[in-house]
Amino acid sequence: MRIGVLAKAAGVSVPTVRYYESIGLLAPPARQGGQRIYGSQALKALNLVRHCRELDFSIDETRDILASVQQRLPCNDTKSFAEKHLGSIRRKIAELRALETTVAALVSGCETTCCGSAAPDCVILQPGRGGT
Amino acid sequence: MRIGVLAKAAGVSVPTVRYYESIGLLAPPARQGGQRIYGSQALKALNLVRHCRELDFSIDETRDILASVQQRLPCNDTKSFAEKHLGSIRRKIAELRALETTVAALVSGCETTCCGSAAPDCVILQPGRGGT
DNA sequence: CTTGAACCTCAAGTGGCTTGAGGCCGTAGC
DNA sequence: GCTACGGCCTCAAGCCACTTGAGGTTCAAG
Repeated sequence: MRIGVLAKAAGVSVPTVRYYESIGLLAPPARQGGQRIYGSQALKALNLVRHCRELDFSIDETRDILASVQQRLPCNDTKSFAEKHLGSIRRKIAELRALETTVAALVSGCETTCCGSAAPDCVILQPGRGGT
Repeated sequence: MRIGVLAKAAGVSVPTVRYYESIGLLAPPARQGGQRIYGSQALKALNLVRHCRELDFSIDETRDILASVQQRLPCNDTKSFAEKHLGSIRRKIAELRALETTVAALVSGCETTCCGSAAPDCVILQPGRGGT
């Protein structure tokens, strides 16, 4: 199949497929008249890449996961990748929740205290209030 | 004061100050012998920028906030920026929580079902399970 | 044989900086 | 005066994961 068919089947854009090839994430396929021709293995690989990206694994992690799949290693590595990833997702959530609390407090502070006064005096813009 | 003093006082790096100037976020200061010399106004502005960035406002939003401060506009705009921002923080949190649920389910699925089997068959890597 | 879609490569843009190369300025000690 | 050294200067490139654009080639249909 040609690149457009492959891309559509995997739900990614054509330039993205070429990009993945350029960074060595997908193997360069055979060519016919200069155009890339893919087999079903390529679709499987691309589907896996997309799945990893949807789970928000980085390109480097995705590369490692692909390698362990292609070598049919036991899936302990996969699981430990996923666990590490889960940790970073949770850290990110914690950061964002702290930020949410801070910003929400500033907004309600503005509503009760300063709403309508001059911007330089607005509580939202006073330094040192943020829990960051 | 010179750029190093300013940067330290505001808690940002020297290249960051120059970067902010290059994108028009901070006004170009006077020069002595080619070197930038700043007054206390510049420190105030830079502190405000840093505060906005800590609250995770984008550079463009920060620019708008700076402008409204310098024009001493009433702070309703500031508040609506903050409210919009709060909305996007909450959306991001919701996304990440969904992702957390998905990945956590995959990890525990691997533990109970496939742990140790070949990576291509690991439940973590099966497409279509993710709620994304 | 011509149209038009799909393909090709290469380069640059996105955000918010950081890092590096290569060189100038200012001050302190000798 | 002279040298050493830190701090300053500009400009360019790197980071991540793509997207967008320019300009040209190939393929399938009519």
